[in-house]
Amino acid sequence: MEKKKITFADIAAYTNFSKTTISRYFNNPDSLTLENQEIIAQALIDLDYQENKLAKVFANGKSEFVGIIIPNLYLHYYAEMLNQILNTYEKFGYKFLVFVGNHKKETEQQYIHELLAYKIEGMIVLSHTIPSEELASYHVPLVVIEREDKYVNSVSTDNYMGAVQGTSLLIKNNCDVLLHVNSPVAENVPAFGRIQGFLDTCAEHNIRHELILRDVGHSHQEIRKAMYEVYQYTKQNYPGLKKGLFLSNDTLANSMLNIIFRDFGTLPDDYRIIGFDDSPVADGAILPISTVGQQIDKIAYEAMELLVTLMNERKKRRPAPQTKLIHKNVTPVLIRRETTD
Amino acid sequence: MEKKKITFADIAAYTNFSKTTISRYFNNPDSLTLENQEIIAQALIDLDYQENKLAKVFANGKSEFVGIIIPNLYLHYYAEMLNQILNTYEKFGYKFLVFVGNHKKETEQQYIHELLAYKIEGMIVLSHTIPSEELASYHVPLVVIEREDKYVNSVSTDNYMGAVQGTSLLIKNNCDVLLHVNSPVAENVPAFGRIQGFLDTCAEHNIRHELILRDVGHSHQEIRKAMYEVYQYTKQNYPGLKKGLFLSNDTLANSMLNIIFRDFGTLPDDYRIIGFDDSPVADGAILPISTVGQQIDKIAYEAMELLVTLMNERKKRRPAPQTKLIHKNVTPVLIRRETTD
DNA sequence: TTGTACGCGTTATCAC
DNA sequence: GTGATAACGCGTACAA
Repeated sequence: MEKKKITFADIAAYTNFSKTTISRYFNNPDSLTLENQEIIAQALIDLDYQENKLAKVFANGKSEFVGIIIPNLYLHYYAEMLNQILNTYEKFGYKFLVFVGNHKKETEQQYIHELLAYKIEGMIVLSHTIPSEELASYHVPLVVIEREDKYVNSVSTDNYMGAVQGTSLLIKNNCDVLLHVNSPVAENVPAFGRIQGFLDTCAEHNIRHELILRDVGHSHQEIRKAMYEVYQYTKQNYPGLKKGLFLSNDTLANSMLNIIFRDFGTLPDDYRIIGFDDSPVADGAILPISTVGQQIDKIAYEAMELLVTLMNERKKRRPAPQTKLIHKNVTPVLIRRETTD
Repeated sequence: MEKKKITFADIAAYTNFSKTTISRYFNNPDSLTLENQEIIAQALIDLDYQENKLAKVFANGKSEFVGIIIPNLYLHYYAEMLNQILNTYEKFGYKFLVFVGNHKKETEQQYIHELLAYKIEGMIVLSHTIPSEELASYHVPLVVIEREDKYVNSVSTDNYMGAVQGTSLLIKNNCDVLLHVNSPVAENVPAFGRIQGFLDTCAEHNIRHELILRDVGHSHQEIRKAMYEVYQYTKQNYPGLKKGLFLSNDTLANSMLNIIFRDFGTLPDDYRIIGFDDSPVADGAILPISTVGQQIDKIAYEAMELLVTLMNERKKRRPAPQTKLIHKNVTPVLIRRETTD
């Protein structure tokens, strides 16, 4: 039943070659005569050989494993990012060991140790709980995505430019007052650029505006409640003005749109809405929502490409220590749909 | 810079024990005196030892790897299922090697070979491209989720019961005619239960009904177009009747609701809607959508629990060959929100 | 072009 | 309670 595994030794015995020759067949086939290649190829079939990469890894130290620490897969942004990262297997050949951190620092630290024990060649971190200084201390080729990155390499959306684009569109839509709704976010994380970009653009155009920072919670119910309050606030404080609402993500934008739409049966002329992310909820809304689209595929690819470079450097005889950190930015694209003109 | 790795040999030399004793410290600490345990513990700190699980796996054959083949992460259902599976690490300790198949059969076959080469102890398959007979031929502990499962173990939602619950609710809502919109789906996949459950319940209650099977495409635009046509069809063919719409998933339900809501500015009394899945789009819709909630956490847990049983059996001296396949069902829960009474 | 011999870091099997 | 030694399956100098 449980057929014993075929090894190079078995193939060697079967073909009257040495193990070395069998090894060469896999790693440097051209060094064998065509004739002998065929003999071995046939033997593999006859014996039903299954390669053992673990043994290979163990012997040469190249695991071809990349570890991933991701906060959750509930948010479409993370799910899609993971998807795009996993898809780079076709291009780079690295396998991925994935851990979901659930925003718990100690759990994530434990996961990192586990990953290190499996001799991962590199790591991609999307979680926020562990400071980049600590991440750097693991001395593993490392790229973080869309988070604080003072001591590590990173790839992020150009949040500032995204906010500039979104804000500018609202201004072009002749809004009288602009409101940006966001969570309180630290200045050292990329997402802060959304706030700064909004403020700078408003200042530059000398337009009336307000920044609304508040924790909105995670459940739809909490979000609805928060957006309802914001909506009432805008109604009371800016009556008769055309209000441009720039929400920090599409889920908020969708919730806000729903509240307004239910109030008027349509999106009235004195409200314009733009979200951020281009998640499916934006396109599937009662009115397809204009949004700042993150180029998740590009970010994932850039991150892996950068990581592969680092990992290759590490494999060299005398690896050049990385002298300066690399921080890549990917420009988002404005997606105009029906909540703006 | 690149500090050379500490091995059991180094620790042994440092503590004047043998490698065997160091190994025992990790695997059977109680067999050492407390005193000696402390000596070794201190040595680990002094030398900054990092364990090498790859070597461990190589030596004892237990990789603690489980392979996952998942079609995509675009659908919330798959993303959340992967999330829940990954979270079982806390409970069972198995690490996951994840591949996204993108619905391509040959790609997925290649991924399976790759997984096998890494000596995975078991595999969870959510993809549909590879027939269960072929999956079974790999002779690896295997559980599939929500797919054709004639020759393999499986865990699925009780789609039939879900459809019965959803359909019954529409009947209780005094609908005059019931419509079920679905894609053409093979009879041997669990999702077919949604159709059968709908038909049986309608027949049992002797209520007027219609089954609408059509491919709706994948983009929101295609879905909107398809739902618009279905909506027009219902309007024309069942005027004056209260229509109960049972959509095969929440994305369709959301799109349908949006179309109706935009037509009337509300959900009129002669339409009732229910979806399937309980994905976020249902709760975030213009009116929170009633739906049949899949218990993704339970499904994931049951699948891993079953897989762990199989893997443990395999590890025994004389593994008992599995005589009969196990097919588990998880009953979905009806979630009543605002698109039904 | 092919073979020999050893190393990778741990566990398993015997001894003591 | 502890140690010596042989696996595990493959890669890789070095030799032929």
